[in-house]
Amino acid sequence: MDISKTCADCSVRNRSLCGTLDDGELQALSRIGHRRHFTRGATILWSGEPATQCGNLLSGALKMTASTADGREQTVSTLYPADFVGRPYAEDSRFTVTATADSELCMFARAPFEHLLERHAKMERQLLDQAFTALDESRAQMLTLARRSAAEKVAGFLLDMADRAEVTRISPTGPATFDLPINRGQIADLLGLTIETVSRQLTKLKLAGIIALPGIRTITIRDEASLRTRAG
Amino acid sequence: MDISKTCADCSVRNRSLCGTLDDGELQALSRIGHRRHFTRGATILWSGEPATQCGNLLSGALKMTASTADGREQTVSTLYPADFVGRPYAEDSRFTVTATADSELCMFARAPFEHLLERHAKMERQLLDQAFTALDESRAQMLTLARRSAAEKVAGFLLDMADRAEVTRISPTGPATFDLPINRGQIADLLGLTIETVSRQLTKLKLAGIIALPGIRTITIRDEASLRTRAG
DNA sequence: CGAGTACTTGATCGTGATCAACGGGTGTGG
DNA sequence: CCACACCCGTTGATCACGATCAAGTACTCG
Repeated sequence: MDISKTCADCSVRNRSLCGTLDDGELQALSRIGHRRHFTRGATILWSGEPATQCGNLLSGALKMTASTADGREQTVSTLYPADFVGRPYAEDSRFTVTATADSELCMFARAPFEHLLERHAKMERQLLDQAFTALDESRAQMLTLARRSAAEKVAGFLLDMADRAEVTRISPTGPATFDLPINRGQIADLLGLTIETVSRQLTKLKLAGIIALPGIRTITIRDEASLRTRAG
Repeated sequence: MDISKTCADCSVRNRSLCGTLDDGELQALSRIGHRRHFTRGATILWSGEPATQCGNLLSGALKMTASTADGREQTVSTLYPADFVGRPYAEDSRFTVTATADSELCMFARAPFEHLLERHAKMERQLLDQAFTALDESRAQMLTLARRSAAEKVAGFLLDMADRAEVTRISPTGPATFDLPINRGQIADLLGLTIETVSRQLTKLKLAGIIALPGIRTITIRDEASLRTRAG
């Protein structure tokens, strides 16, 4: 298989780390990389295990989770196409990475990838910027987890998802409708709540006329201003 | 003032970013850096304001906090000597950085510092590693904030502080005694609790004979095994 | 000595977890 | 084709943890 052709065709070519490379550099990268497919539910990295691989997400979605010894779980990051997966410069991964949808990754062994980073300053700078952005997001989420109420968490989550999702509207200013990519349990894991609390908050918003739930995973935002008020 | 001499004398010379530089490079760095002193309570960066400065902490301690619009606050990071402060590659700081003790920083304007980073790959790699480490810590803390009980948070906090603090023991295996560098309110901010809950958890541990509180900010760990059990 | 700050303790309240039951949709095997 | 199991989501009842409100103590500083 001609991998360099694959790189040229890559769906995240201009958004991921590789976007900083010229054609020659890309050849070098494609020599150490390979595509791998993970079905929904499959685990890419295990918490506490040696993390010998890293890579870029091409399609699908991943979650990164942390767990207590007795099994309580918290999602600490959600990864979308073009996001980088893994932890250069550390032997072990402290978190578990799992596919929440069928996903394709472009993966590299960590050692040669680190070596490549050293020789491509632009790529390293891009990775540094991505790491700082992830750090800002993670810290913002700490505020939500520790200090916001369940109502605020769910309202904020819906606004975030509406931003990210493909939204359809019956008129340009009309109510926005979109599909949630995850189920109630995964929302609870993300917000530090239980399934029951997420469900109750959604029905509360529905009864208040702020959202509608035309399908089990479909959300219509009928009153965005109120939703923003409730997001705190 | 001969700044290069100051660099040579710097207390964090071998632990911070600058540790990667040779004498010539250090001269270049010292030309754009200057020392600044902040008294306890002073603010180094304001959330939402342009962040034109970054730097290394030389002595003292800082906290980084996030706040909701209505004033609820959460400490998202604690910074100690040799830690890097600021956010390269972004116009604004999303968090407020405050001195929790009288502190000295070695500060740089962001633009020339970024320029310097580009020309010193080792320093950039060191910063990348620090950013990934901070990211791991932040994500581990998300689990604590979202899923651990007040008792687990306080027990875990005491173990962390004992690791970091200068501990004195009456005998090599005897109980460890150390001073907390922060007051109850700051512990509460860090753990996502209230002052009252922190205080109650400490007295509960005292009544159980697991710790002693010889002074208001002094902790003696009398039964580390039990404390670890309670940390979950 | 009085004011102010930090901490502790007590009483009560409310949010969200927990336990439990039930409904709807889907896929499987007899 | 239908009976059944299973998963997911909703709803109800109750409980417990930690927040809130309130009072009081110990220490420091002017």
